[in-house]
Formats: sequence, C-alpha cells, structure tokens
Amino acid sequence: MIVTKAGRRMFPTFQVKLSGLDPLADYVLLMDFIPLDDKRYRYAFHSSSWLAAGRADPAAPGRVHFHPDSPAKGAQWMRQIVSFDKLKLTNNLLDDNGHVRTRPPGAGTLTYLGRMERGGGGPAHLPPSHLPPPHPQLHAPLPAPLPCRRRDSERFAHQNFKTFSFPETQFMAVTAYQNHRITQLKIASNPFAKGFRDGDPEPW
Amino acid sequence: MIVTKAGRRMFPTFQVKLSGLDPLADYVLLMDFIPLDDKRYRYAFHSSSWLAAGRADPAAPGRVHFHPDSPAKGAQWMRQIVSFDKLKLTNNLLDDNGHVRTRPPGAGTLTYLGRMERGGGGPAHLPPSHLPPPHPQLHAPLPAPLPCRRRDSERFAHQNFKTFSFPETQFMAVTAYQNHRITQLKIASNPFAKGFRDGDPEPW
DNA sequence: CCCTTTTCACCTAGGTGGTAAGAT
DNA sequence: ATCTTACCACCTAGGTGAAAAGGG
Repeated sequence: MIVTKAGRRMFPTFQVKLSGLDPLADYVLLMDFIPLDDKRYRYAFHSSSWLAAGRADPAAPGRVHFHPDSPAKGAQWMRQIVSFDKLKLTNNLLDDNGHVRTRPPGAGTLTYLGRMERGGGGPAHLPPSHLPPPHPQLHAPLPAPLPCRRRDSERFAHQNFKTFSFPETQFMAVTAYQNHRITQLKIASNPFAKGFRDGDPEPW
Repeated sequence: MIVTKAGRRMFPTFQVKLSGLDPLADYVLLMDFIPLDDKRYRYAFHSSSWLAAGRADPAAPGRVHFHPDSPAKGAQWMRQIVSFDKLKLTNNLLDDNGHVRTRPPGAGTLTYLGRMERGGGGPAHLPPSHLPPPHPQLHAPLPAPLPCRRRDSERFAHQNFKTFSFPETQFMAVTAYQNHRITQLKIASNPFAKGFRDGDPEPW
C-alpha cells in the first residue's frame, strides 16, 4: 500500500460481512494495524522479493480507525457488507486529521495487517511483546455498554471485544511502489487510476 | 429552493450553533419542514411577487432528516457549528433514498421553514390543525434516553425534545426559478454554479 | 544511493442552472 | 398555458500513479 503524509486510502478496501451480533445491541466497529514483525525490508529487484534489512523503528503508538457509522445496532451492521473505505494510511507521526490512520515511523517497508476490533476502543494496539503475531486472524465485535461514541469509547479498552484478523489482508507499506506488477494491478483495478491504463480491458 | 425528483441540496445550507447542552448526554439532532400555510402560490411576473392561487395538496406525510452525526454527545454538538449540508429536498412522494427529504405534493410553490428537532424523532410533522404557524421559531434539543439510533429513535415522538425555527429560513419550493434575481444570487454565491457567472466578482 | 515529498495530468463522483422536451 | 422532467456543460472536491525534486 502507498502511504503518504496527507493520508492515502487502502486499495482494495477492507470489507467484512458480520453475523451473530445481537440485532438490538449497540456496537462500535474499529480497525487497526499490526506489524507482522519488527523488521525493516528492502526490495531486491534482481530477485523480485523483499529482504529483511535491519530493525524497524521503535513501535509507533498505533492509532485506531473507528468505522464512521459507529455506534450502530447489530442489525444495522449485519444488514450489508461493512466497508472501511474512509480509512487512510499515513506515515505522519503527528497529524491526526480525523480519519487518517496508523503506520509506523520512517521506513515504508513494514508488513501490516488489518485488524478489526470492538468495545470501547482505546489503545487497541497490542503491546510490543505480542509481536509478531504468527498468523493474523480476524475476530468479531461484541455488544458493549451503551455510552460509546468515538472519544468517550476510547477510555475502555481490552474489554468486551473480539478481534479478528485475516492473513490475506497482509500488505507492505511503501512510499513508492517497488514491484511493477503491483503497480499494474492497481492501475488495472482501481477506478481512480483509469488514466494510466493503456489498451486491453480487465485481464484481472 | 429548487426541488427535484432525485433530491436537491438547500443553498445556503441550514447551520446552527448550539449551547446549553449537557456535554455528557447523548443527543439526536433532526430537522423537518413545515408549510407556512396551506396555499398554493403562483409567481406574477408583472408585479414580481407571489400570489395565492388555491389550496395546496393535502398535507404530505412530511419526512424527517436526522443529522448524520446523530447520536452524539452534547460536547460534540457544541464544539462547532452544526451543518445540515447533506439534507436534500425532493418532491418525490415515494423514493426515500437515505437522506433525501420532505416537500409537499405537486405544487412547487409552498412556503417552507426549516425546523430542527430532537428526541426520538418520529412523525415530527405537526398535525394540519397547527398550520400555519404564525411565526416560525427555532427550538433546541434536549438530552434523550440512550438507545437512540435513527430507525430505533423514530418510535419515540413528541417527548423530551425542543423545537426551534427561524423566520429567516423561510423559502419557496419550486421546480424552476421564477425570479431572475434569485437565480443570479444563487449563481453568484454557490460555488457549484460558478460556471454560470459572467464578469464582476462578488457584489453580494 | 535510497527513500520521501511535492506536483501534476487524468480520472471518479457529484452539485450547479440552462435548455428543451414532456406532462397535465 | 403552466408546471415538471431529463439531459447537458461546467463547476467543486478529491482519489490515482508518474515524474521530478528534495533529504539524509
């Protein structure tokens, strides 16, 4: 994924379909990102692969992205696919513009994973001792006590929530694409990059 | 205001600054429109004025527009000006696309007034016997019982809310502008109509 | 040298009133 | 005759990767 100072959307967007919620209970849905390890990577063009190259910067505080519809009833969340298309990735440690979200310090080459959470919110980032998680898993949200709106929610943490992560959502965070095939895949599939397409439609 | 089948934004946007709320309580903010009378109007070009011309269609059920940030804490509402810029006016009696909102039946010439409400929501339209209100007033919201999210809120009505209306927010709903000076005012002030401006900037 | 930031042309997405055609 | 709809050119607003410029 491209990461910028102003914040860049993920593509494709992280989307989930929820089931098993209490239709009448209120839920807050949120997402954060966990480094798969504490290494820094470098792309080796000759072998077309990522090579470990030193340690990553010390654990960034790790921010949390609340789904804008939070809080909402379980019935509302389950009605249709929940899309985190407003989420943006940034490498700016300061600037916390509204929905702009997490990424680690300087190096643009850490492996990340979308993690969806629930509950009061809070510093949902796992303590460094938990890293790296062997296999990212996806967990699902639970009902919460009612007074939970954004800010207020951030007090409660690590209680009454389930976390889910998906291995297939791993990605490399970069400030510029390293692999030309990734670039072409994005150009071919992201509507906003249509201006860079040439010729043959949709072989993806 | 122009009113279309697909829904048209108001311009200028209805905005309010709130004070006196309980910072920690949850509030739902909503808005609806009340005909100033039950007459139908026709624009007389020769006198440049609106003339009453028969009765309006029977009271349309009158829909309600919930501010998208609802519910939120009083502190959140008071932090900055609350803008209803997502609100749209429509003359389509059926089609209730998300945020699209009220307007009466056929005639595009009724006088309306933005009315902001609070509480469970519900059929906030006043019964016909209350029409026309002599002078539209603006009322302010009150704290509500917690489980209030959109749909669920619509059960509760006429309880625990205050209504405010402003005389200066009266307008004529039309399907096409009748008064050329209104057209020019909109073109001069609405950024999206910049394409129709010619020459001199901002004499408004 | 490698990585990041800035700027840009080119898109998507959607809000304007004008205009002509349609509806009653 | 009057009101409404559908379509249009022209905007705002913002999401793309490319390319050039900047920084350690």
